[in-house]
Amino acid sequence: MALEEAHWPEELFADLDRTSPLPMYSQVASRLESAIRSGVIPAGGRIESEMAIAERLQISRPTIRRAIQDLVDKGLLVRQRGIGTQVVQGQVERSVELTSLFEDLSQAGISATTTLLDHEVLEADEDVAARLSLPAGDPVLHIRRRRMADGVPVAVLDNHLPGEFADLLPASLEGAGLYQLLRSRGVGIRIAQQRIGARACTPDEASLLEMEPGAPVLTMERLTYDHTGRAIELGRHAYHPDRYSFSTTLVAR
Amino acid sequence: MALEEAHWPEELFADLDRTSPLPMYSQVASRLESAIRSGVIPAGGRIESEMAIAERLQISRPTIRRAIQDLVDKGLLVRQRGIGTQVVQGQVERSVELTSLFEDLSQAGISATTTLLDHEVLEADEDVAARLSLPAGDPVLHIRRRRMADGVPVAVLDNHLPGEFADLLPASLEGAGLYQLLRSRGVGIRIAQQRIGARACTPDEASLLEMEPGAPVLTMERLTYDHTGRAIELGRHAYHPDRYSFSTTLVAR
DNA sequence: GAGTGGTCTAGACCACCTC
DNA sequence: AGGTGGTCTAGACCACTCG
Repeated sequence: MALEEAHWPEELFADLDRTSPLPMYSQVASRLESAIRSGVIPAGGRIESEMAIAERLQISRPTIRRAIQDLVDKGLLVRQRGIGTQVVQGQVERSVELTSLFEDLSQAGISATTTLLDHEVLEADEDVAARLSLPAGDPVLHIRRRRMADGVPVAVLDNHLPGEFADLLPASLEGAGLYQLLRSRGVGIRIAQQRIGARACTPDEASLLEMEPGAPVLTMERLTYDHTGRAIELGRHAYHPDRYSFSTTLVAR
Repeated sequence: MALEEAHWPEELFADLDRTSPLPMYSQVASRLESAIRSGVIPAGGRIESEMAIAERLQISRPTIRRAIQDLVDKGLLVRQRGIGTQVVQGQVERSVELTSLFEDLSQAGISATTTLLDHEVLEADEDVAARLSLPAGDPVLHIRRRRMADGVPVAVLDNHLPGEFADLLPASLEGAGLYQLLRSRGVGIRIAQQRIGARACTPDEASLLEMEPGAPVLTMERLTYDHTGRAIELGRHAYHPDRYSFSTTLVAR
């Protein structure tokens, strides 16, 4: 079985910029990725060897290697020692990144709207306090929102945040994603732990999501940490399963 | 706020072996990981700088850096330029790896048993053929299994594989995980695309999982590829939501 | 200014695969 | 034998944070 070696158009790496703030490995990876996603490098096709690319672009092998590794981690490429690097067969879905539902929907070109159902400062009960690494009884902001996509209800979102975020304006919560607001306050989300499950919806959720009472909902509990490793937000979400699902790409190391 | 700098016990890196087939970065990472998980390096604590570790262990900085990066990718550590590297606050769950349910359960010390419900060679319909990158009508192996944990039904597993796997013995499918069997045939799973959702169970699933008809099930559809990027297996699974859920850790790049 | 992580270089040796 | 990716080294310069 002959493995086709792709011949790349000259322009592919024409606009690499060594003075750009974007690292070279990132520039190389993004150009490779778009070549793969657009089919310029066909599925199953082999790409040039690390050494060849390094020499062609006049960039050191470790830098090229890092660019390729990033795409391997994304599930776009596959490497075999002694063989080479190939594009994965089959269409590759875009994997779930560390973004909010709001951003997911906007990116897909769907108009997302949010209704704020609750906005209150409570004393943290033991469970919430422990998850947020706070003393029990500390003030926490609790918000509850309903998210619609193209006018159809998609999810009910419950969130708890440390008390210092109590000044998040209700109005702003209806116009933007939570992560977007946090980012504009200089809080960068870095790590999230998720648990995804299912259960029957509550009567409350049934009416908010326009479902039959007792119908299934997809649930997600997410605990997010900022760049310092501090717990920032505890989310408990319920999704209408006909209108939302989670996609991921796993790569063995 | 004072960041405690952890002082590591002398023995932590005592048994590094340069002649081992395990790479040095992997040895360093696993020792660091166990020190973190066991609390020897406390949550929120800072670890030594890359340079310091490199000098102490007489290993080059890029190698140390890779070890640390692996733990950052796992969500155990957080780095800030100009500051240092800290352990993430809060208990870190073990994230979902590219393993089968069978292995997940075994690792948790739960006795998993499997009942084979179906084992047949079919002609691939258009949908299955397209997903497996086969021509429609090609023979495919379809298997259906029920998985129990400690005597309680947990999931119903439907799988389609290319015809060449038709000789997988029914008996062996009851005694081991599918991925385990494939691995023993020299087929290594490398990449998987998953979609997780929810729906009401079918009457069939209700009786197999011992649920009320119409009760919610958690569903997972998984398409796996081997190390050459070829589609190996299409799985459609239904889980009892009170007895199973999916955990992941996401890390922003 | 000193220390940190982020990037990049130019080599080296090895295990593995194909021819 | 020659080419591939996997690992490792010993430097370098930079941006950033802190005292």
